[in-house]
Amino acid sequence: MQASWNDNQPIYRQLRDKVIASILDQELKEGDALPSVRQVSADFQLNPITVSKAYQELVDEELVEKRRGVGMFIQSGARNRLLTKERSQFLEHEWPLILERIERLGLNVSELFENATGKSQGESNE
Amino acid sequence: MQASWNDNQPIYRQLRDKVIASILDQELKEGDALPSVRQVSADFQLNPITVSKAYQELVDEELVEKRRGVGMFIQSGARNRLLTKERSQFLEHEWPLILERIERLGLNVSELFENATGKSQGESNE
Amino acid sequence: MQASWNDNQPIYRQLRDKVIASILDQELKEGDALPSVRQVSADFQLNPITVSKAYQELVDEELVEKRRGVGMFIQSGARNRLLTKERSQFLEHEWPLILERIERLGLNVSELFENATGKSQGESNE
Amino acid sequence: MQASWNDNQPIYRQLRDKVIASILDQELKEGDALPSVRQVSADFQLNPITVSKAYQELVDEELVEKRRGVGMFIQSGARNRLLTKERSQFLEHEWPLILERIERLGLNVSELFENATGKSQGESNE
DNA sequence: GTGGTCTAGACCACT
DNA sequence: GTGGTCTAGACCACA
Repeated sequence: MQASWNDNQPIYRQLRDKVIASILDQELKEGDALPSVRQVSADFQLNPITVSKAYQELVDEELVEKRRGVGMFIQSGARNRLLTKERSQFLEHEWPLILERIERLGLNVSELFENATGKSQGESNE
Repeated sequence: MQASWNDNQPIYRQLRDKVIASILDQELKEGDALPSVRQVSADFQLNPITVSKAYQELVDEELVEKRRGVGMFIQSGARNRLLTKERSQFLEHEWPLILERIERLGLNVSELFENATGKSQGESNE
Repeated sequence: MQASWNDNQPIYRQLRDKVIASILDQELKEGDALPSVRQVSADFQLNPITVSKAYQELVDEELVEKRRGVGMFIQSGARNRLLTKERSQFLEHEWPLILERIERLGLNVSELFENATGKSQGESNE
Repeated sequence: MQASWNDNQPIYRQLRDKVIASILDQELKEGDALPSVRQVSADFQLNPITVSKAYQELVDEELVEKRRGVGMFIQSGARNRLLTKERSQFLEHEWPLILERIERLGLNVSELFENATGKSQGESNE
């Protein structure tokens, strides 16, 4: 479990994104506890405030709930809400930009996708 | 020619990206002069320093050359170098992440594929 | 600690050169923090942006690393990389020109040599 | 006869330096005419104003004299005045900095000079 | 606390 | 005309 932070984005956001990915991948299921701030800050050598900030964002997005004195837990319905929101975000805002970029680079969309389907219909691409 | 700046990235970087897109799209050809710092700063209501910073990045990336007292010009070979660099950047680093994201969101690859090819093999997607 | 800026070169570059000299002289060791931008800008009565620009150059040269929200630090290996690079720069590009200049001025190589060795093999020439 | 301009110094100054080197090397002797501004500007693809500026500096330094309608000529005594001035400039200001740099880089002055004397006592080092 | 960005306006050097 | 540098001062994001 080692971290490699990207310089283009704030660490707290990258942390948030990790949690979100875990929810989508069902590594973290609804009702599960998040690892404690102190735990994460030790594991990743981060300032606890940074971790808190990531967690607070998840609370604000209503994906996680804080139970005082106990910890932070994935809210029920979190995954579905996430899926809905992120899918529309992707389709409406990200995908068009990706297509534009592909075309600008003179790449062949079909080929990219053939490799893609080959890959993702197999096992897993991670 | 109006500006619409995104708040997530510094303006000078967005400006740089615009020039790069223009090179790729061949709106700016090799040997062409870039619009002068003053021109751009007037057009977009920006501080000249902000524009300078964008241009300086392009010089550092060897896409643009400065002719002292004269102006800035697209270097010869700039487009090819850009294409090579950006394509490998895209294929090696961006596309895998995009596929991961698509899969994580449980999106239908075939549908995206059809829209994509329908769109980009047709006329234009702008 | 007082400044005396030379007019032939931009201040930010002279500042950069100072830091580099400090690294070579081991006044700044690897892992050490650079004095903060604000600190330097107060000490030398400079605009913070000017200082930033000097520091940014050092980051670009991979001599210094930025830890976000914390400060700037001498990278490990910085001194060795510097020595290697500067030595070859000196031997290949500067020294030949110096010799050419000495000869053109009809100066006596042996005399320079004696002064030089007398000076630098003795104590210190500062 | 092709030019390769250094980016650190203004072109007009590099041009001036070339003339000075030619005087010291006695390629241009006292009384000789300098090549015309128009000639130089064509040869080196320079703006005539740039060439003029270089020549004007030489006039200001009393190394060259302008004869209206005729051209520019190396002044008598130019080489001696140059030698005196440049030698003291070198010994007082440049050489100490060079020694400092050599020492900072941990280079061996004697060795540098052995190669040097070996070289310059032979034919020519150009 | 750290560094990053931008503005407004001035002045300079180069061609 | 071109770009480069600097100041003064403000505001922001990050840890």
